[in-house]
Amino acid sequence: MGESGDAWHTARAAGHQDGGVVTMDDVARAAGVSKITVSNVVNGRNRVGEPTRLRVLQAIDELGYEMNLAARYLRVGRTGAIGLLVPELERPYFSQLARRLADRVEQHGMHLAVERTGALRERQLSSVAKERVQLYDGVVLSVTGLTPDDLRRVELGRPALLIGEREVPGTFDHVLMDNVGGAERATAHLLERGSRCVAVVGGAAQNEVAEMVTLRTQGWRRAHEAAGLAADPDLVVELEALDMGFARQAVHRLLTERPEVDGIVAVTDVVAFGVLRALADLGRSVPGDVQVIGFDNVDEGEYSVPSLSSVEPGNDEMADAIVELLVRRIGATEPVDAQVVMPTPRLVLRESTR
Amino acid sequence: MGESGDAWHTARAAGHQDGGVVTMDDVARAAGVSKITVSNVVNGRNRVGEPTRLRVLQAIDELGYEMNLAARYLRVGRTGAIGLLVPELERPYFSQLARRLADRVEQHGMHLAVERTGALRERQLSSVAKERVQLYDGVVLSVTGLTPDDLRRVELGRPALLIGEREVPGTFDHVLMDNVGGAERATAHLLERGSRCVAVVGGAAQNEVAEMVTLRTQGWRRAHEAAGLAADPDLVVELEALDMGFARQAVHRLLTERPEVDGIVAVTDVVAFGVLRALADLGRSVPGDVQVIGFDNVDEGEYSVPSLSSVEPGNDEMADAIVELLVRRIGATEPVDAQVVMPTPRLVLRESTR
DNA sequence: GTGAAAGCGCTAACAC
DNA sequence: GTGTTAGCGCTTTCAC
Repeated sequence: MGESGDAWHTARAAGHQDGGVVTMDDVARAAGVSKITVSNVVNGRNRVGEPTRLRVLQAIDELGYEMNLAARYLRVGRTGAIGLLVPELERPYFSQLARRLADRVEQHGMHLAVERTGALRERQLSSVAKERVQLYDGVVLSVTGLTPDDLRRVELGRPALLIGEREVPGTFDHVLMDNVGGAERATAHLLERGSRCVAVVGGAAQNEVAEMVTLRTQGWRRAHEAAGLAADPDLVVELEALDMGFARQAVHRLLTERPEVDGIVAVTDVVAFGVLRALADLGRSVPGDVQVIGFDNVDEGEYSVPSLSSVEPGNDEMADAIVELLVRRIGATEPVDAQVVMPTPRLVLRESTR
Repeated sequence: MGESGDAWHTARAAGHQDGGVVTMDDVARAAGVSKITVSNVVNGRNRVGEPTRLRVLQAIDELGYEMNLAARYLRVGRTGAIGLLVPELERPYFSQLARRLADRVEQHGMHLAVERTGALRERQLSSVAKERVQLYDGVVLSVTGLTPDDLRRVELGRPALLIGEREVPGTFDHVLMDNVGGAERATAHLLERGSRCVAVVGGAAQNEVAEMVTLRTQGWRRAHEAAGLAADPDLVVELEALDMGFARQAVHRLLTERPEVDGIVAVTDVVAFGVLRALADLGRSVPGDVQVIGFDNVDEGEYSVPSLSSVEPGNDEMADAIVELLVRRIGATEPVDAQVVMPTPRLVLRESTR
């Protein structure tokens, strides 16, 4: 990189003598046409004669011309990029969601960029977040822990779609999973297969905010009701954070205090991996002594020891819907009204349940 | 979102009567100043009197003005964003790298966006890749499987830094891990702790291209040489892809053909998880019957069953170096010469080794 | 401390 | 088929 730093922003990288940036004008001059013709060639608009096209193409090649996207964006208002904003980049659920979305977005000739918002409410809403979002034609926003009121204030100034735990009042397209139903189904399965004392690890004792954790705990509760059993509040194990380490510790404590626990609904697959780890520490067999089921159906579940039964919330359908809805909104010339999509979850049964 | 689709690009979202976008001019008019003054206020340039500043601020607030980043970018040439381009979003190594980089990039007042290039050579080099990169002030490019010749052709037109398996001739800042040294150390450890037949799963039989896999295999070989042992080529287990599923299958086959294997160097931690899974399938105890060690020191290694010993390649140091070098290059006014950073790897010993 | 003019590189609209 | 004109929203001189 034999050039001055600022030159990066005003001049092309080497390969050619003249240090200036190569613009459409330069190409036009070299090809003996006007810059609009160059524009037409570059964008494949077919109102240009073949010989001219060739000359332009050659000039582009010789000069190493490259379009300035900022300029084009300023003009056209499209970057061709969709942003995915998630609280954490390294949660498997999000990175696998990103993969699913990237595949689909690319099929629409656009591309996906993933950014981290951090879990803090402020950062999800801040004007910082708002600013950075400007470089995208549309935004997929994973909201966690926002109150409905917060959500109403989310105004990104461009097509946006929410993914998150619960429904949002109007205005936004929203793709969500059936947290309650999925957890209910999972819990019911453990009960059916003979577990008599089923804890929910990563659950929420309080019922206040409709967060993912709360909803899944609610599903656990409902399954008990439906089976005519009491849902013992002491079996709701709260976690400082939904990671393996905390889950592991918590299960150590849980099984000391309540050794009769013979079933565990983990609030996420990642939590479930921590649970499995703890049960291995304690010498409890899975699913013999304790059945375990997770939620999210993350790829890794297939290869854990034992492999993990989980709630598949409809990840592919959700990804389909997300991209379809967003693209529709980006391309729309008419106002489109907000849609809510929530696939039906199903259980994926592997070795960790009987 | 009660507006027409295209309006998204030419008009602000609702909240105000007039459907037009709010520009600096509008703010200027409302505040009774010129737009340059507004610009000065917005950018905190202090050549503006306090009363004026307040009036401008109020106008901004009332009109809900928001800066157009495309326009600014066109002028200034900076977006404040750094791009991380990786072949896959869901590989734990990359998402954890992304987390490390995001932390550090944000401390510099910029933000990180992650994009997927796909593993194909063409996509890593294509003008598509080149184009999308334009919206970033600097780019971290993870190159896998590119020949030195390919790399010489990588020309992104802006500050860039490579992360990847091997050194690159000149021109690029390059942060890399010591693949050979790390794998050698890992293998040596297994040999020291009594393994007599150590396979490398995910290795490469051929020695041609200096890919990550080849280099780590080479480390395995060197450790044998250093110990005065023969490195049996049949113990190099190639994998169709470095994922748990293939690793698991491969180990099933390996242990059928070579039941005497009592040590496995997995070429990545993810592969190691598949190896652990296979050993559990086969009823081999770890580390009793077979020792296992991975590479990358991914977070999950701490919680697998058994927890995974691994080569820590210096992830934090690498992240430090990456951001530091890139920011330096972005901010530079003088030409800066390319640097190569390669931390010394160390072993993290957990339950999977003796 | 504030403003006027010029222009970043591109494309939409309308000529010819 | 091709060119001309105008302008997207911002900042960088350089005046006052």
